[in-house]
Amino acid sequence: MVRDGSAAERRFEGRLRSLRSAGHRITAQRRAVLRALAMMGCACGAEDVHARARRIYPRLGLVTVYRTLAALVREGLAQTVQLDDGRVRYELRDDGRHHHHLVCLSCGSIARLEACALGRLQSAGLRRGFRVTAHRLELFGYCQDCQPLGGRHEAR
Amino acid sequence: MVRDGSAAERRFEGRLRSLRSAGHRITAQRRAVLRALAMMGCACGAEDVHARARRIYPRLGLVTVYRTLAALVREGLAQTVQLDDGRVRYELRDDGRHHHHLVCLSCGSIARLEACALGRLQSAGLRRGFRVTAHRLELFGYCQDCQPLGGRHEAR
DNA sequence: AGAGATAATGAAAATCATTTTCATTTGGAG
DNA sequence: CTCCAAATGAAAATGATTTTCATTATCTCT
Repeated sequence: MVRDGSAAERRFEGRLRSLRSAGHRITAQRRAVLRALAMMGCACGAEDVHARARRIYPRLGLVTVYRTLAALVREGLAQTVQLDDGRVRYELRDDGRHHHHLVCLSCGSIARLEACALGRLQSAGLRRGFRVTAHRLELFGYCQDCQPLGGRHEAR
Repeated sequence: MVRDGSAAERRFEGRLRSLRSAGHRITAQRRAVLRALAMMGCACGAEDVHARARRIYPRLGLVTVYRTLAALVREGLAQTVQLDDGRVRYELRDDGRHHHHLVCLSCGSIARLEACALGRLQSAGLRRGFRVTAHRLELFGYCQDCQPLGGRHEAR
């Protein structure tokens, strides 16, 4: 975790630097939130980040987590993911590597999907005079482990 | 509005029939919500539906709107749309005609995009052992009227 | 290194969308 | 026409997120 030469550590320091140069102060709380976010694989809610980050900085308040996450998003270091439960999830952006999510309707797991074939849709938008600058795609279904279960699924 | 032969009116009656045959009772409140939803072009929140439906049935409570919208979604007559503000939007499904949304970051307008080129992504999901049964896609950018304005946009 | 300005923090309270509770009303099967 | 379960509305509850405000701590300037 505190290995100084690792790529992860370099990325961590880089994010701190970005925050600082954006005019934010570097506090123990923000370090904890950033580390927690880096540790958890995929998108998770503020409550989860809080629980994880508390293991690093126990006095950390949930409010600070919300504020830090908002700052990270504002500075482009993190992004939000919206699923169907009314709760916002957060994840760090790995140097702009664009990806989508595979959400299992059975077990709730969230996997990354690196492929992105949206060029066609973006030009479809352009054709109607709409300039697409960003998009958000979530795929719902059943993961490998939950395949046999099947279950109810709505087409969206 | 009360033209009996129109296609819209036939669709309206059909939806009432669907609700009834799903075991729901047809009340003046539900008629009002359904009509309101049919009138407003695209996805809008419960509060908006309430305001519109109140013009038809003034005593209508917001709680009933929420319950009716939930029932419509449960029966597959309506669907939800999630944008970035923490508010759920609803829209009727026109006979399963699949579409996505073009959300203008400047004026907030929401337009439909009928094209859907997601077959490639769905199979990408399958390759990883994930069976995709539904998806949700929202495109963000600037509509025709807001083009010159530009503005800040994050890549997602 | 020390001082000071000011941003960040935490606890509690506020907010906002949505859901639940419960007593009352009403649709529609019989 | 009767009756009962389903639907309604008002108020209260909930749950996630935000704001307020007094206190603490970072970082800039010496």
